[in-house]
Amino acid sequence: MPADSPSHINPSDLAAYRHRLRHSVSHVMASAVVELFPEAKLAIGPPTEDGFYYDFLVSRPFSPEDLQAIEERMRRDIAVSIPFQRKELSRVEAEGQFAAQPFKLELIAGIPADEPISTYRHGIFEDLCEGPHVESTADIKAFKLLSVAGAYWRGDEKRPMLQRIYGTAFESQDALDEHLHRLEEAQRRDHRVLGRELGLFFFDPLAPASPFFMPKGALVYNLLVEYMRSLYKRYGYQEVITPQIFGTDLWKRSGHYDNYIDNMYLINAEEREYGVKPMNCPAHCLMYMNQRHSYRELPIRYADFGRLHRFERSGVTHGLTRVRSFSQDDAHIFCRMEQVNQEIADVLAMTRESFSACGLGEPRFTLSMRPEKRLGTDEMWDRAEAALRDALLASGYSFTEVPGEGAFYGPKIDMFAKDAIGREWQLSTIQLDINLPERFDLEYVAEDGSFQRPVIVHRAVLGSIERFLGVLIEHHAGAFPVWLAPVQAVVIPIADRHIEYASQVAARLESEGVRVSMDATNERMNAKVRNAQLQKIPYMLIVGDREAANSSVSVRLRSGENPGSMPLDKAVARIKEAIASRS
RNA sequence: GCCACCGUAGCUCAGUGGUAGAGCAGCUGUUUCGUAAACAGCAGGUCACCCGUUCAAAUCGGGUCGGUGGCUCCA
Repeated sequence: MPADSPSHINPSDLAAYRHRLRHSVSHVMASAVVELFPEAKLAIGPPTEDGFYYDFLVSRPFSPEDLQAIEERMRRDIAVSIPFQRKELSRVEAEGQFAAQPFKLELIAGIPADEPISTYRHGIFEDLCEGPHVESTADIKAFKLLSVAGAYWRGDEKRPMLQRIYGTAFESQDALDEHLHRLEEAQRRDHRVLGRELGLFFFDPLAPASPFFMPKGALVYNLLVEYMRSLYKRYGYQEVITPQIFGTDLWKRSGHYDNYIDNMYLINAEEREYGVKPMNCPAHCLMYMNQRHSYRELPIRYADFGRLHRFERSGVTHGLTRVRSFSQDDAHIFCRMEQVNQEIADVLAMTRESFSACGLGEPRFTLSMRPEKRLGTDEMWDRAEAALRDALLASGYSFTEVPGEGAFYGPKIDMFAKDAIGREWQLSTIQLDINLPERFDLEYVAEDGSFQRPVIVHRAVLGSIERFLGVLIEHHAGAFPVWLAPVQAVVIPIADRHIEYASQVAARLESEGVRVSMDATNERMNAKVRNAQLQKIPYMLIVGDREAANSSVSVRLRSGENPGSMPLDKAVARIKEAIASRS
């Protein structure tokens, strides 16, 4: 038995082992494909975070039946022990061996002269490969082919579309089953399904990729907006309202006409061209320009929940997370460069506060640094990057610096939140901008009476409210924190004779500011409980003869937990406490 | 936009050339019940849309729209 066989792998090496294992399975798969489709041209087949894939150029796309046949062929290979053998060869040998494989030839051409060219062979199948692999096909204990998808060669949409087969493999059947279970779990949390089941939102083909928020969805949406407004008050933001549609001269001046036109909706009226705003920044620049500003006024923080429209190519939209019509908790901070550090620090504090209120964990940040092509002097970039870095360091958040990934107009911070099942979502973004102030010739009057150029910090904490809501739904599997739940409590009378008392209970809760409903339908109590569970209502207050007699309610939580009967006053206090603590 | 797949009742889905189905939801009635589905009846569809093949199309072919999974994109 090989030293690193699964039965005694050190957990810290597990990731490396899986990497090797999946890479090996992708070879076994390629071998099966070549056997079944001799004309197939092989591209690449790397392991990924959760599995592996291999890209092929074939005369016809793979069908689900093909996948099954490939999988069966693979099982024959792993039923016996076929060793993986490494071989090094010269460039000339490699080119000769892969003469019929154009993609491999391209890969060979890309290998630097001083690096070895190696192949791995198992059985009669030999593939250009750096390795490493497991010892033999017998080490493959558990794998599954998952799906077929189109993928461009080298990720370039101008190059051929290949057929990609995705699969995954684990060191044991148990681990594979657990992974497949996680995939099902993700499906169970799909916000598009929950959105319909919970009556939050829907889509209609007449407005593709544009959500309709139903009363409950709009309620949650507005709760998020109201929450941000409450933070704005504390953090010194001023909310503004700006137009939806602007003459294209504005977009020419802002640079959107040259750089973003493909994503904009254009309108012609009275021989003039207009563009629907995809972003708020140019409007905020106009607002800033409308008055002369003193250094004493800075920073000026304009917040705007304005609706934005971006034309997204069909095929890229997805539920609430990628839409064509949305709004952000957007703001633009006009300030002096030396104020940037403090502003970023405040935005990060706001991020921490709001994420915790929404039940999300500690996010991870990236700091994108100056790119090759950029505006401004090195000195400005030094100061800008230092300001962002210092603020991140002071925040205590973990972050990684990404060289060259900044925007041409300034460095930026992106935030990634992890949801309950470990997926990361990009939400907040903070971008420093030295370009727009230039384009709009923004200025303020300094202490000495001279005119100086401010910088702009673009920032959104939740990001798009739509997207944030979608992530929240998946994170909580629809069971919102109590303060965000559209219905916080439902009163369930056991029989019709309890409706009167139930109404009193509901009225009391309502007067205490709790969003409450009463289920007076002609159903058995069990069915009412079930419906409330399915709606993920945090508190079920069941009332029957006993409760009516002594002014109490029997409390059931959506977790299934059953605290039982308690005086109404106590239940009210408990619910109000949960709301106030945003737990 | 590209590749593949999909579109039948509000939802989930069956129906492969010959009279459009089920469960849930809805409505009506009966039942008045103690922590996740009472019972019965009724109603509900231009089978996404357009064009074609056929004596006959939900079913076969072409196109359009929309969706799903990927790829590319997301200054």
